[in-house]
Amino acid sequence: MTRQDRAAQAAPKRGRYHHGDLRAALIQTTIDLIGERGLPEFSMAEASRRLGVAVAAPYRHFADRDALLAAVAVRAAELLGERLDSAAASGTAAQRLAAAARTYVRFAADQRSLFQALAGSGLDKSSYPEIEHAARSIGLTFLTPAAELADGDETAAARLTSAIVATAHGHAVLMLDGVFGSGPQATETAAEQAGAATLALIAGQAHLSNVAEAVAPDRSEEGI
Amino acid sequence: MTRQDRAAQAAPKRGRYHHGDLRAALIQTTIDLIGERGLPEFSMAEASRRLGVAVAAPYRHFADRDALLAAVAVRAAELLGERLDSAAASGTAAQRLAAAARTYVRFAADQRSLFQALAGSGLDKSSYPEIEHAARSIGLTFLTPAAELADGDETAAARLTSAIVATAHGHAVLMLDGVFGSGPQATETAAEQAGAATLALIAGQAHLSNVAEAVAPDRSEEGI
DNA sequence: GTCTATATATCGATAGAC
DNA sequence: GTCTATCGATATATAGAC
Repeated sequence: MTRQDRAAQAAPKRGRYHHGDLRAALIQTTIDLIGERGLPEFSMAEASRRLGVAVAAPYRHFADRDALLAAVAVRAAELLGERLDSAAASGTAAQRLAAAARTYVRFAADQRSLFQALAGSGLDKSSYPEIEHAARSIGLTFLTPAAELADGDETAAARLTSAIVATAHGHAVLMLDGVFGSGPQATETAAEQAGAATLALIAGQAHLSNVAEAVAPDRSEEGI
Repeated sequence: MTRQDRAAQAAPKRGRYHHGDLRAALIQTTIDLIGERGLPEFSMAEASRRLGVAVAAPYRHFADRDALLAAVAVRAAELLGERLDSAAASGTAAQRLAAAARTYVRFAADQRSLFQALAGSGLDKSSYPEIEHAARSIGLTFLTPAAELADGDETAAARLTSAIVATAHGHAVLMLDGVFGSGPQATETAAEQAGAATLALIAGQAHLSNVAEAVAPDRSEEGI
């Protein structure tokens, strides 16, 4: 036998990875590593090491580091979409929206790595249309109940949707940044507040229509 | 003369930096580099090169890369604070809050590098209390008018403040991510919508109080 | 306070064997 | 599809001269 005795069959050498779906394993390991060290520190080399494959192996499955991160982002969008759909499955339109907002924030806490890959990776989404596509259903989960509340006005429905999504997103991001404190209590505070803010936005929905008027004419002189 | 002829006095060698306030120059150059290449790609080495100093020089002023980024974040918090104060200087409480929300979003667009250093650097703020301190006045700019609207209820004022800040922040972040489109039009759309959403939150303020009730008793069974 | 020089590390990505 | 080997680049950070 050669130096390494082929090293696979008889002695699987501790975590050696030599079979199955390397692509899927890379995605999962990437999620783990982002959780442990943060997205910026994630590297292809470390993922390879952890899986016991050569540093060249991942390049059979992903063109580069960004492509791997994009695959993680797609997975994140899918999972978040599923959770939102479950959360917004029943109740009045307002209840469904509030539940979706709470779920959005909890997802960010629970699946921090996935959420960061989706929202904090700085990937140019126009370069990765798969992400946009996967994210589309997220918007729809909010849009459907919003349309009920907007009384047939599509523009109003779109505005309500994007205000609610932005609000949920803001709560999620600030929570991850520690603004609501730390620990599970912080998550619940942020989630409940996002839900309550959603109800408040719905109640004050009429104010959202003023956006059009404000944006309409040219107003290049506005100063700071 | 030695090999380089001391190289400074007579021939300032193109952008050579040999005087003045290197600390301040580093902060400015960092802002420039973040704008050009993005925060993750920023490096001390490149900042040094651009200033024409040795790579070791910055370490006289900043312990490490994070410390330099923290200094940029402090500058960002100061500048944002000033802008918010100007924007929220007059009008009714609701008008001041809406103006602050719009200004928050515009700042993120206008001063993208600073905003990213403040909000997207992933620096542990508890390690850099200077940032938290500098950020404090941002919260106050929102809190003061919110307190007027909350009719003496401090808890309600705090909730309204944090809902509005989270909403403004969410609009800013999503705008930078391209969700509102691209170009100056996207900024205005996001800013105006953040302002309108602020007014909607104020109008629906009563719903924010339900947070307390919702969080109060143990409710570990909620499912996904 | 800045420079030169360097130690140390790590990474992304590719070529070519098997 | 995976491995070995490696190139080339870049980074952070320190030591010691000036």
